[in-house]
Amino acid sequence: MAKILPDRSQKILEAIIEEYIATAQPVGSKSLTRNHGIKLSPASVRNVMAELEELGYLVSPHTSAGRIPTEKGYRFYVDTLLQVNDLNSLQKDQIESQYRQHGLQMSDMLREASRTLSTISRYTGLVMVPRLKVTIFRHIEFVRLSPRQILAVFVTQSGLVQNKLVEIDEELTSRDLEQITNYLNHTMTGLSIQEVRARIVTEMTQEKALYDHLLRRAFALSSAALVDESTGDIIIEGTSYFLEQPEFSDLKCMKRIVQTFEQKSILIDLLDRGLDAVGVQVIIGSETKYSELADCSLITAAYSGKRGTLGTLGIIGPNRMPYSTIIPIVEYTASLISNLLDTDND
Amino acid sequence: MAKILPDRSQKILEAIIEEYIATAQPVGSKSLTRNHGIKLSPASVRNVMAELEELGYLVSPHTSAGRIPTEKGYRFYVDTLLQVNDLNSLQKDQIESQYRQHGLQMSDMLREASRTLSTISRYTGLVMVPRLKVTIFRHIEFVRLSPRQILAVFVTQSGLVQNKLVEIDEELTSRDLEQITNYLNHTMTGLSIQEVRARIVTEMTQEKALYDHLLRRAFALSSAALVDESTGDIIIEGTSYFLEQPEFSDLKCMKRIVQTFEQKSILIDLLDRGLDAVGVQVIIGSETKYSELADCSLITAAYSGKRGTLGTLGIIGPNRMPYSTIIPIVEYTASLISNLLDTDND
DNA sequence: TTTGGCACTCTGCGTAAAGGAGTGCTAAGG
DNA sequence: CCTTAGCACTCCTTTACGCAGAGTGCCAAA
Repeated sequence: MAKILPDRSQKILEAIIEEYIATAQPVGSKSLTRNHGIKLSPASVRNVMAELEELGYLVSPHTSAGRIPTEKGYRFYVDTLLQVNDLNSLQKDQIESQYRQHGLQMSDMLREASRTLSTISRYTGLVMVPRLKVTIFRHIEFVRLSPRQILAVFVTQSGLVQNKLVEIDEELTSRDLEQITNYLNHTMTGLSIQEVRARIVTEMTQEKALYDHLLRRAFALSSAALVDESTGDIIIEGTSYFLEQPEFSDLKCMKRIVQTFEQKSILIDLLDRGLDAVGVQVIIGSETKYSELADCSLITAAYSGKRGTLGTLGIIGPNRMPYSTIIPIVEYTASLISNLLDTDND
Repeated sequence: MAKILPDRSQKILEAIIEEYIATAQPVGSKSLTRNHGIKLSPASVRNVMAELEELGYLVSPHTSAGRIPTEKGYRFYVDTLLQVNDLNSLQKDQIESQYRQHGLQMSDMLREASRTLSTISRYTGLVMVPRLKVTIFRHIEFVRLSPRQILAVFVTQSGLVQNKLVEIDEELTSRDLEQITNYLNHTMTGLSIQEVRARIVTEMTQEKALYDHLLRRAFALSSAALVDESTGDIIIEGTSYFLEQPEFSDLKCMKRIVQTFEQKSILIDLLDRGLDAVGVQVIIGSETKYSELADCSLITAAYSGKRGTLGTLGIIGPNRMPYSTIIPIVEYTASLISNLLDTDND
């Protein structure tokens, strides 16, 4: 499959892709020889280009235009040609400084991450909020809003506050609630939500629970409160950067993309894919499997807390993206967030 | 100032504005006489149009185009010509049905309101989240994230959860925190945050507090937790509808507007203006005082809970908006939300 | 006061022509 | 055998021009 290209062809392909990334214009043989230190005549370059087109790495929009990379071209570029430069300390500092504010809690931090990704890259920043099930139980509180409605407020180890409205069949007194709260906070702190749920299930079947009415209701309430029925949430920042990409100057197509963003579900799915991966993931165009995003690429990386992966973050932009500069930005941001979550509260 | 126009001129102005709202095209004298039941010759209409232009209600983009309304024209239309049709029960039901889901807590409801405003109107929906200071104290909880960091989680009467990270100078034990929490929850429930703050200030100066170390710290912590330093927050839905407005087909100008949305602060300011007003407010173009929004209009209304105004909601779109259909939508949504907040939890 | 008529203006659109960038092919050269 | 210069060809883009259409302003007549 991944047939190795002759060295020269690779060099030319690389030059074409980088030129196209920089200019958004089809790249011709002449301009290549001028600007990219290629010591060949335009005619030779043309031969190679024809060959690369044959192999599917390039296309020309019409007979007498230059070439532009195909998805396969970008994929090859990302997989084998690209060498990512590390960030210099100035850039690192620029990113890091955004998190140095005081009183930044986790939700602020995630929003800040999305915003920083966006402003630094000049593309659209994406940060997935950790799913309930991967977070670690720190504290739960039940607030009775009406006799049958209880608001469960739940704080994770890293300081993320989530809440859920639970409807109950049978009224609970303030005293009952207090006891349930105390019980949960004393037995469950430090466990992951998955563990908490497992614990609840086993305890529910144990003798004690069968006879203790209150305990039974405690379990019912808390398992209802900890069901993760949400489809996930993401923080999107910098949609406006899309509007400056020449490839989306068509309003029709632009609108489809912005709508996709607003809907969120597709982006959630795409970020989900990066959850189990290590390092930076690149999803190019149709690899997203969504026709709405056929001209968009994502660069994502997972971030983690003390106890494993919490979520993913990244940026989305047109296929024609400066991968070499974006990838380290995403990578560094993910590791930074991971560090902050690891060391923050212990 | 508001010189009364002759009846006939008003009719023609109204027809022009409505035609322009419908078509986004400059309106000519001929097409007016054709479609709007105006029993005059084009020539007479032209005379009136020239007069209206003289008075500043209309402009023509160039010599041989039709006329389009100026801001002054829209303002006159909204203030004196416009008659808002009430919603029929079908439309009301369509809006109402969005809130009939179970397990909808306040934050979901506000998001839903923004989304519904947007989809029904086909413009961009805006909902301001109630400021901390206007909400009513229901429950507070302090979760210690690290020795010096305390996450204050705060539930309002209507079930809105807000939280804030407080840095403290002196460590507090779990027991201390528990006592403080109990104290606050017992004495403050049902008061507005402003009242709570006032109460804290007076009690702090009273004898008891001077000698009780814990109490003093309780006050310090809770007043820090209840300071409303946030600039407010709004929920924006349906930005993509902007992309289908012909007046914003220029990407440059489009981008400025979307950026303004992302920044939020300007929209917050504009929604703030409607806080003390009764009924529906219309802000047209430069009345916003922001050049970025010179071609945008807002239609807003305040919503309230049991104890007075909580926030505002509305929609934003181009100046050329079908005010007669949007105004009742905003009005009805605001009253619906107010009702839901009034009767929901008592 | 209203209206028909008329000359005028400006936009928008389609066609045509010129210019330019790039290609593919061929044949000569190292 | 690979490389390169030359050349004809293609197709897009820009510019120019003319023309139709819509609308205006003004004047004179009803």
